[in-house]
Amino acid sequence: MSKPRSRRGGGRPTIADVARKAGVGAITVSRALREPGRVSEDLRRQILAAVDELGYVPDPNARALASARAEVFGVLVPSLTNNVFAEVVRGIYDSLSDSPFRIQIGNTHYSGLEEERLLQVFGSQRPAALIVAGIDQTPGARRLLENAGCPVVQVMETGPDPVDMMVGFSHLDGGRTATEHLLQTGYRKIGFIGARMDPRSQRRLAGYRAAMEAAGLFDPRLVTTTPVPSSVSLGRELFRDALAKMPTLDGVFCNNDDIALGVLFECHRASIGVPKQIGIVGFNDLDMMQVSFPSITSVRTHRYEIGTLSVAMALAAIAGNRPQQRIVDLGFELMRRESTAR
Amino acid sequence: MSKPRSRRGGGRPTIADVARKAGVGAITVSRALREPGRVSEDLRRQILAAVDELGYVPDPNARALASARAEVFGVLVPSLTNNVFAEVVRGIYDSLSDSPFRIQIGNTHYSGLEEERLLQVFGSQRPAALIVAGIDQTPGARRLLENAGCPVVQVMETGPDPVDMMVGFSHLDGGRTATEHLLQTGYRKIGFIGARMDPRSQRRLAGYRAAMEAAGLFDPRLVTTTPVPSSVSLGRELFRDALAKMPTLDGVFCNNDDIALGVLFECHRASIGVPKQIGIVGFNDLDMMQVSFPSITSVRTHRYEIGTLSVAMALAAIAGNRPQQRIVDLGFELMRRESTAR
DNA sequence: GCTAATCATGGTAGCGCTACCATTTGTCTG
DNA sequence: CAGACAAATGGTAGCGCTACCATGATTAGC
Repeated sequence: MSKPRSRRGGGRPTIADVARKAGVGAITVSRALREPGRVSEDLRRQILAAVDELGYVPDPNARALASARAEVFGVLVPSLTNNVFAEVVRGIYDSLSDSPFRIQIGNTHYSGLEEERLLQVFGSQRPAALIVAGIDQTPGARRLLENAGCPVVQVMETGPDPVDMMVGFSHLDGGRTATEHLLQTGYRKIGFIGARMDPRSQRRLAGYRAAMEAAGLFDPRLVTTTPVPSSVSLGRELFRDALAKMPTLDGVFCNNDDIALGVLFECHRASIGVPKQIGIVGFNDLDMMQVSFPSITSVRTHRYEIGTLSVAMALAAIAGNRPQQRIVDLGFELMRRESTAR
Repeated sequence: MSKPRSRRGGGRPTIADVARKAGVGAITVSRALREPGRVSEDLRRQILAAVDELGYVPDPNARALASARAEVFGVLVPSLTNNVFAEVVRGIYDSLSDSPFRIQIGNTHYSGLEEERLLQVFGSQRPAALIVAGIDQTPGARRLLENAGCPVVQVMETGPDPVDMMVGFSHLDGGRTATEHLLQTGYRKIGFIGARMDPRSQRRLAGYRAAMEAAGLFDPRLVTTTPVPSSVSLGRELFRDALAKMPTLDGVFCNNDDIALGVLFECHRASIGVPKQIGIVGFNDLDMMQVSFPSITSVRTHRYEIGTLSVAMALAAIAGNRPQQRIVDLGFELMRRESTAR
């Protein structure tokens, strides 16, 4: 009784099965599903009924092969656990959840080589768009992006020379603004504490340095950094190092909020008054910054929006209308709180 | 001069180009890349040289279509920003980074319906394996998993009835252990504070309740929960609610570490002594728990290992040797710290 | 009223790869 | 040394879908 199935394939219904059941050509089924406007009302109804009855689901692999284009967004981030990128990725997911696009995330581990390798892998499937964190691609990675044959959005930062499109903000300005705030509040011996000094951290440091030099207060001994990945406990340790090096420290600009929280805890532990003896500023403005005691001043960045906007721009480009503005600076906002309120 | 390229396709080299250049059949190239052992040393060298020279990269879509199997791991998690799942996902990525497998993550937003939809999407590409968080799939989702035709690993929890394999631990035991620790330390009016009460949170609550009932101390007014997503600031708010409801509270078991941190901050703010007046226990043991002041007792869970082990089990199953032990309980560890040291 | 443009549909021929089934050669057994 | 068997290689025929190019039917234009 069972009709003979082809030897390969899992026996799932194919577009030909649907076409047969609906009494139309396979190509019409294909069109009914992808460009409903090009198929007459009548046939469309019949076809959708057949699709439903058979439980037909198009095979994305066959589709990608035939059309030389996979319905996949490739996303490259340097870390999955860093809340900053997690928020960007969340924005990307939320913006794509009602679209046919699937998402493939690559974790570069802050390595240019790994980024190139992943770009190669991603490129081989002809993705619909690529979203990559950062603007400091290796020459090889940049070439891969330029030849990807799809919209590319660089996110997290803005810069002068986009591969295609960019959504981010200026980390240098962010670092400078944070430092200037400490200076304006009256702090003088302001340290910089940073872990995992990736290019964006470097630019925040550059912003700090610019502000300190403008005030005639820069001293290299005020800077404490490490390549080790950032964490709250590391923030505590680095702060102790900084204090040992420079006991008269009266403020710190922390490269991120984890570090800032570690500093705050160490202040509690060592009975150092915040904001009286030490002012603390963080970066990113995670939720906990406003809850801590004292609450911590931080530079709010629009991470989720970076994700959603990058998708919107990529989708527009896919649809054929590239946004006029290819570089979008979403800015940042200094959130003044108790940790610098003296 | 230019040899005519086929009208479709991006003009990238194909397996036929490599075969021609190496002077062998296409199928031999295919084998040289996938099962090197089955091709003679000589040919293999020639083929790899041709691959290199042409810059050939296999098309994963064509491969998936021809072999009815995509080299993709589908991963389903309820949240991308929750550090707990981020760690699991990181373990998955690290274990798969040297393999040919790509990863596709789906975000279910804690919704069974969304989980079913994503399972449908993932299933349509015939993934090599599926890793899903949780054991409380809807009947529809469960059916999709059973018919996926690939290894399936349910992670985060263990339970009696796996679809295929399981890696996790008992949240009920975790909740009970945390609560018993508070009881043994002498706390009596112990509250439970939890946000986003997903099935795992419910079971931690059940563990709390079991311990409290065993001690004859359970009182429903000690329990404060909300379906709202968890955050540090929410922890603070819920703790205030809990105190308002039950001013004599002398301990809290927090459903996770964010909540615990919020509670700690509120204690600082309201000058409530920790651990003297209130004992605090968190869940998951994020890095910051050991750094906070006072440091916070928490139940350490092995999230990264859940990720790596789930991949190892899936890979073994793909290779044909399913692990004997299909359910692996990775347990947890109570980390006693200052917040309960009285 | 006749040609030209538009619309709705279908047939054919791949997309780039691998499963399946030869074929050839070399090696082992009795 | 014949027959059996394994190892190395290749040819063919799809996998399930869509791009491209017809085809016939309708409408528009002058």
